[in-house]
Amino acid sequence: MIWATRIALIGKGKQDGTQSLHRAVAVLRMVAKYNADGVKLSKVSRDLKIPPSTVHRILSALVDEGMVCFNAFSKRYNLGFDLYLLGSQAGQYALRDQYHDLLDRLAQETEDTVFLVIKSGYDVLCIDRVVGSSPIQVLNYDIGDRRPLGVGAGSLAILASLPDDEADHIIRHNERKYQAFKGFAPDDLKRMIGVCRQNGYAANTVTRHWISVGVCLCDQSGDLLGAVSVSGIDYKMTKKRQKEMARLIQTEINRQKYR
Amino acid sequence: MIWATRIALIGKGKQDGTQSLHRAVAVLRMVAKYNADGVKLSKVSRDLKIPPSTVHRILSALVDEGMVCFNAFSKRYNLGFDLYLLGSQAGQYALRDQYHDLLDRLAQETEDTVFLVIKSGYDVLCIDRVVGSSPIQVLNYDIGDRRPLGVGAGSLAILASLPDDEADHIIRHNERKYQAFKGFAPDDLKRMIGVCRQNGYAANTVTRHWISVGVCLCDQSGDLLGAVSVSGIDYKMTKKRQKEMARLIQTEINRQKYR
DNA sequence: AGGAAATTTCCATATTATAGAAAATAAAAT
DNA sequence: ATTTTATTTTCTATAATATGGAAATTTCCT
Repeated sequence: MIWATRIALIGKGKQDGTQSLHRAVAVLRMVAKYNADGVKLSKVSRDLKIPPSTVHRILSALVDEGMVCFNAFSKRYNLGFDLYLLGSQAGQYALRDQYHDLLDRLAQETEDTVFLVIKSGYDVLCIDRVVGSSPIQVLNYDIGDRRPLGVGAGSLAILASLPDDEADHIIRHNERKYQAFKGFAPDDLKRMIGVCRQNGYAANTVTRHWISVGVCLCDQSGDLLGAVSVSGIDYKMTKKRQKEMARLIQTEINRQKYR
Repeated sequence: MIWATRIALIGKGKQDGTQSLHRAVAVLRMVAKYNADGVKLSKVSRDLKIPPSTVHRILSALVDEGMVCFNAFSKRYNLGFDLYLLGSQAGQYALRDQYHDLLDRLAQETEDTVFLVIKSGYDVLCIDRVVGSSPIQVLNYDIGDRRPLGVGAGSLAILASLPDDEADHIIRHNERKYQAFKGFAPDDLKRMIGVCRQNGYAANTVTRHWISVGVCLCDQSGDLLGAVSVSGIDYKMTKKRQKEMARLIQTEINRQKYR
């Protein structure tokens, strides 16, 4: 009987007792996708390939919880008020909206791709990205992606801004994860942190084909909020331009503060 | 066997196949509550009276989905980025943040309680409320509460702003729900709509002990966004003051537009 | 270092989520 | 108007899954 279980486990995706939860989230995402006009039960059922009776049960429960609301007239579902309130409570990501204009301006001025990242545990999380007008763009890093702290310009800027003991602890913890990135071994990182602290900005010149420059973002009292970085194709990113970039980012950050 | 099922159904709360979903939402709300510092699994388990292994499974699934994030260092859970993005997509409630200042100002000026409501199907939904400084306040209506369209000053203002056929349809649909509110029978409502259209604002003078005044909120192109209302104790709300109130609300709405 | 508490994994079991069927309702076609 | 077709909703037997106890592991306090 043990083996029968194991085999079933291999046959169909992991059997970890979370099917209903993943389905509920899938339904929620579907409602979000069509939130502008609302979405019908039948569409959700067809698109997600979940029987109507099951979708009905899930949607009703989500309505109960205020995560979704139901328009009895149009028979359409929309996102609920409680979901909005819940999202609003995730203030750590509000930086995204506060600094989106800054990214827009930087992308326009530099013509390259601009990123906004925040510290999230031992990682950095990309919460916004704006693509510039240059025909060649560096898009290896997307909104929602995570990187171990230190990998990437913004990520390095943050790591370098931390006290030594904390940075060391993080580097030790991430040791294995770094192996997936060429040129980011613990010793490399420690050297890069030193350079970054001297320059006042982080430059990632390790990756092939492109170069990134990152600067930390702090609040009035100097506490770390995140980092802004710009990535461009390597031949454009001379040492001189890297410095200009860092200066430009810093200027825009200061400008944003007095708004 | 059928009866055994029925009895089990009565014994424990409704057995509708949504326990896991409701539990997951409860966990999510708990994480939201302690989002500032993050919350530990053990606390969630204790507070919600769900065994640790179950909470662990739910939290892991929520982390998978990006609804929650886990700090491996502190062992604490916080709200996730995807939840923030999901909430941001519920743009219909963004009015709350856009007009909160307006409510603040109105509450200060009137010293009474100010409400912001939006149309939601056949109902009105209260998405914000600010309490003034007067010692007696009307707090019968809270954030997140629903009322059938027409019941309450803001609610009535919205109903009166709709085309006749739509208003009639809504009134017919809500006929039963109105029975829970004294003085809001269909005929009463139709009369009140007429008065409201003449005055240019809605006044709810039907309820005992307090009176509310409501004005519609529209965007630049004249499309309905919601309504703002003020409720005060009846003896303060003379006919004259009602008119002043309506004027004041309208003034503040116009002011907010040019910001 | 050692003991207590918290977290995480494992898995047999009972409970619950599931989906088919059918009823009720709504929409479309004739 | 009347039928046909599609969609939503209820119901329920059953299978599949969520459950929670137990044990292993890690973390936190003395």
